[in-house]
Amino acid sequence: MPIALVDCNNFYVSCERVFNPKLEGVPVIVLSNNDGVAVARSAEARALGVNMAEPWFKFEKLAKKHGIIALSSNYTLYGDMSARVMSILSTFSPKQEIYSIDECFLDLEGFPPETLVEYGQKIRQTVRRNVGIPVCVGIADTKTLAKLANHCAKKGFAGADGVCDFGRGSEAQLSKLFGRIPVGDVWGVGRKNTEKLLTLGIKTVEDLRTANPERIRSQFSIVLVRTQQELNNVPCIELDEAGTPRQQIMVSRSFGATVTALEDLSESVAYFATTAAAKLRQDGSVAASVCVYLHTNAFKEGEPQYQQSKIVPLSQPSDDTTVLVKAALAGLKQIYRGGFSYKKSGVMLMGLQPKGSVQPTLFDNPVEHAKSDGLMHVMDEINRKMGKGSVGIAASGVGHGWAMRRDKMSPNYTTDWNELPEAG
DNA sequence: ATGCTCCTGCGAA
DNA sequence: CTAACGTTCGCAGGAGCAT
Repeated sequence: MPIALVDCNNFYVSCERVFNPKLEGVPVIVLSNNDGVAVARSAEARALGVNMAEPWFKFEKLAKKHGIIALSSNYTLYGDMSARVMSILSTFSPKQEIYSIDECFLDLEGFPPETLVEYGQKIRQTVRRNVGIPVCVGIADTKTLAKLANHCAKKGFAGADGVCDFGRGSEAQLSKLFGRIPVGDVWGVGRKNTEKLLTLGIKTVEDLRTANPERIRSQFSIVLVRTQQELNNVPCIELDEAGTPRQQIMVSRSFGATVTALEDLSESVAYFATTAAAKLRQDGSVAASVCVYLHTNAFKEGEPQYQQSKIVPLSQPSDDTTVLVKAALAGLKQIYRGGFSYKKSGVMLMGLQPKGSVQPTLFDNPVEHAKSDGLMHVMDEINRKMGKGSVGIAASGVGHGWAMRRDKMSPNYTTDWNELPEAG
């Protein structure tokens, strides 16, 4: 029952390189929203010592010194490139689980075992040729092992050239290999668990694989026991094809500058609620309640801190932007306190259910419903055709003084004609 | 005891 | 010149509450 995990190399950097060949062979990093921290690094940047999630201001000097090119993240571009990659990958298996923006699992059940490495190479070549993105392929009998095989493919372990199939290795070879991999590299073993495992003398993948399961269960959780079983070739985590609908939708941002006025916060919250509502309708769901929260800058230790959240239940589940914005603003008004410098706010839609499953109440007015659905549909269509943010509701404002910093943006090469660079 | 909801912590990308 | 530290999602498990 082999499974492949296909993962794009330095995905955001690779996307930028497809459209700007000057970025090839030089150190490049992509920064998070607000140009806060590094979220993708080219191999060259990694070699210079730039760490993942490292704040930009901490390595800006190093970047200057070595000519590291830093770019703001361009999620419109990455989302579009991801869709192209996933579409190609879907042709390589009847069953695909899109796990994140840059990786997916493919079910390789029934493929001749001795041909899988070759098949992996074909996958790599096809994606590279058709979209320009380099990928690596890990193959094994469980998702956790496929992730680990991918890790080995990326690092070139065991002579891997972008593809690693654990099914080709003997028990003894795998034991030896696992003995060299730190336990923290395993999918599902994070920082906290790594620290704790180390104190128990469990340092490598092999240590975890062969540890006493009862000990793992009592010291940790059922989750880590499942991880351990998967390392022993026992599948515990199913391939999730359908993409089960989300249970909550969150939209939040740090502000480019701090904000104090309720009016400005209201604009941001209305904007986030509008974005969240569009996602909700995209999913074909309705929300039962809206949670709004705000936060001062926790990193500024000298300043007065305040954070608060408020859940606003709706009289009935809804996907109507005006209803959701109204609820979010009502919640914000209740938790807002003057005299603080706010750095972040957010809107969460909770209690999501499929739209069709909701029972209309006695007080429900079908005519009002149809009117609202029509308006929301028109809004979504215009924003789809003209670009996100073309139409919203007045409460979102137009100035966006709270908008995030993105000083180093590359153009939207694939989704906006107006941003194509001049030829020559 | 049992079953809920709410909240926090953790992990992942 | 200074100040500057991401976002979105699911799951487990404990607390608190009601039955």
